[in-house]
Amino acid sequence: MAKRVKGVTERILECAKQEFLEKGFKDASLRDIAKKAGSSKGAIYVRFSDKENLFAALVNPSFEGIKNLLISARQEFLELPDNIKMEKMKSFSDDKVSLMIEYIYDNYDAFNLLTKCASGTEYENFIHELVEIDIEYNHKLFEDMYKDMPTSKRFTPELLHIVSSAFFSGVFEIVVHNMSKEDADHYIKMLRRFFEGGWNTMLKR
Amino acid sequence: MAKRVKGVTERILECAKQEFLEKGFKDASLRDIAKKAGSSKGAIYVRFSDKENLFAALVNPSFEGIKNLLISARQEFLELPDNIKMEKMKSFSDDKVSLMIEYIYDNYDAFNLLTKCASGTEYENFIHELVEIDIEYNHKLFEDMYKDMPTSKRFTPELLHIVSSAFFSGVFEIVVHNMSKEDADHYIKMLRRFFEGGWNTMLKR
Amino acid sequence: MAKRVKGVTERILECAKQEFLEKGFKDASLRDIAKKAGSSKGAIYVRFSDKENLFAALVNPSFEGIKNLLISARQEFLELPDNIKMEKMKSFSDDKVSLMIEYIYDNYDAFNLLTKCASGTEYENFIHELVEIDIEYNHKLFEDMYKDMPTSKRFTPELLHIVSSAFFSGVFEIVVHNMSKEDADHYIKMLRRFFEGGWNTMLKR
Amino acid sequence: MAKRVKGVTERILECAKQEFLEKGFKDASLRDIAKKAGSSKGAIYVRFSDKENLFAALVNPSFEGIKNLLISARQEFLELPDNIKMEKMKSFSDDKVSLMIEYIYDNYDAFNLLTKCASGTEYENFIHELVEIDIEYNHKLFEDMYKDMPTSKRFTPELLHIVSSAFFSGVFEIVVHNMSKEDADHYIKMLRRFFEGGWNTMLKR
DNA sequence: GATGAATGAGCCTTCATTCAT
DNA sequence: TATGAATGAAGGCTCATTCAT
Repeated sequence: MAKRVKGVTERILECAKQEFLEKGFKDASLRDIAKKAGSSKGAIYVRFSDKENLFAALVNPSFEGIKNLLISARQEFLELPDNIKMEKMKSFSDDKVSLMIEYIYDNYDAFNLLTKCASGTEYENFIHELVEIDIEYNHKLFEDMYKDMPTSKRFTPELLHIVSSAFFSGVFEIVVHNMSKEDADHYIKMLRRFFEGGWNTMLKR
Repeated sequence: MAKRVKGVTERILECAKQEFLEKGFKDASLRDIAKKAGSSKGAIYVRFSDKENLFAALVNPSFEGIKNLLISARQEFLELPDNIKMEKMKSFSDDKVSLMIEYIYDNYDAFNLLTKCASGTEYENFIHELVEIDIEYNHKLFEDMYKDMPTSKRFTPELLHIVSSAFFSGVFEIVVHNMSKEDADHYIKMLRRFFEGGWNTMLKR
Repeated sequence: MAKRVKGVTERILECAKQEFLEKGFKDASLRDIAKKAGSSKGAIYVRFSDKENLFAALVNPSFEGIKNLLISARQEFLELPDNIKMEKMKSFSDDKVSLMIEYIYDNYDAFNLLTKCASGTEYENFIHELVEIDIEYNHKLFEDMYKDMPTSKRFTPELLHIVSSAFFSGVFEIVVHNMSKEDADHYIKMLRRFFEGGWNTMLKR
Repeated sequence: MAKRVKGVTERILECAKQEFLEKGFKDASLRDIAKKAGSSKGAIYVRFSDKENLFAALVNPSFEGIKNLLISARQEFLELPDNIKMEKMKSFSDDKVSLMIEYIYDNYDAFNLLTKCASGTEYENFIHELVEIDIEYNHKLFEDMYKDMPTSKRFTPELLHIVSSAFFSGVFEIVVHNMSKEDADHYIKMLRRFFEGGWNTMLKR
């Protein structure tokens, strides 16, 4: 039985990554990827059934990874005893955000692809999915934490959406602008302080 | 004097708008636009010298418009007497942001195109240009207002960039999500309150 | 009654000349010619009914001119009394060739067009027409001069054609290679000496 | 291993040849060639990367062939002992020219393309390359043979160019005029005699 | 499994020419 | 007469995908 030549998949992925980074999804050419990889178009189709799928192979693990990171962070927080939620909030999310930044830098190429080269793919608006997760948990959180308060009109899902969206857009600026890890750490800290202030303002009223 | 047949330009623009909205810049077909417009490819080329130009015709006036709105708002504020800047800040920018939202809804299609369909054009990152204008003025503002304070490391251009970027991304979410004008007004108000809180937090420290 | 604006024809011709020289007939664009001339495509069509005709307008007078020069030179020689033909041959054709060279330099642009830019027009092989005139006269000449000799198989029209063709190709090398008039005079002299030698050789046998 | 369907290349080349012969390079249509060949545009691009290349495939071997024929003939002569050069000159080049004519007729289509249909390709002035080879060798030859004679001003590269050019133009007239091989043999003989006379004249002075 | 030839729709653009104004 | 808008055929070329070998 014919076996897949070892290393071909790796080479294809590597070259595809370069091609997508260079030209974006739409303008990338499978022909060129195969050529650069010293392989053939067929070899690509055997492994990844089409162009979109090839892109997904490069990007999806990291996408799932960051989603899971976000989910487990939020879930974990949700499951804290109510009485220590407030107290832990700051330090807790500091840690979690740091984990995410770490994760982004550990999978930098993938997030570069997601951020700059995904136009035309299902990942085009990948930030939205993070946002949706985020607001879902925010929703749960507020239900939990403030169930006694009069639900102010202000805490609609749409607001949560917008703020989350702004936050994650802010986060991924570190990729868009190719910041060094150190710069990123610094600015994310500031970004978080900024949003913290925002949240405090919102909550106080 | 050969005259352009009346209404053709309008029909081309209208159909181009639809096509671009539907398929995005890259996948839009001039053939199809001409066909839908009941006209010919040549008729497009007489008016707009190429595909990019046709897109620009749909989008550039609104892009310039919002830039000018931003510039004049920021400039006007900058020229207020220092002693009333703080006092007016809130109400002043409420008004100005309202104007921008108004403008966006008055040119909704254009901003839809800019926001969702511009990949592959020079407008791909149109938000960045707004951000750059914004941070330029923030810079001037801080120079003016806080020239006596020790320039904290926090107010680097990069921070300004990130926050501005988050803000404008937030603003254009109203387009990305096809919010009604009323919803938009409401949520922009909240977004602004949120960012206001953020700024206050940053400034206080 | 509407009159042709004065100078338009001249400007069109001048710009057409430049365009044809630059790009050759096929690649020349009437659009561009009209634009450069500050005029319109229609204005071209009124004066010259199509592209080919416009080219002809630039080229035909000189083409006719050189044909006539050739014809009258050959005719004149033919009409010399037989007994002085041989004697005058050399000096006579020296003069005539000089006239042709003169004419070429007086109409240099036209011959440049004919030589390098006429592919795709009826003038593509303009040298052939000169050759045909030439061999027609050679034929008459030989009939006259050598009617008593056994018509050697060698003096077929085809030979005359080939030699004439080689000669005129040689002549127009001065245009192909943008020789200065002085250089041209010198080398045409040599070319003629060369061909003279050739003819003598042929005639002697 | 994907294999090219047998005969497709041949059919494409054959149909391309016909199309180019009929319409010339510029006006030939790859679409039509593919259609006539019962194949697809893509099939052409797999084999020949573009239009120019397709033309070259038809023409280049013969072009290289005749250049090599010329080069080796001239080189061989150059390497003859000086004392028998003069003696052999006539018979020697008779043979070599015959070889070239033979070669031209063995590759008739290619030379037809080169002669009549190459406008717009790099072969447009293919005769010039032959001429350049020729004059290079003439130069060497004269340096060798006449190094004791006063270098007359007459033997400038430009003269050599003109005469060579005239000669080769003469030679390819057999293609331009679709002469039969027999006619060609006969007339080339005469052409050569003619040029021989020319050279003798030049050399004697 | 691997290859890459084959496909043919589709791309943007240019053009000479026609003709209503 | 002059204009230049309108036409629509045609151009070369690229592409993702299919499939015979």
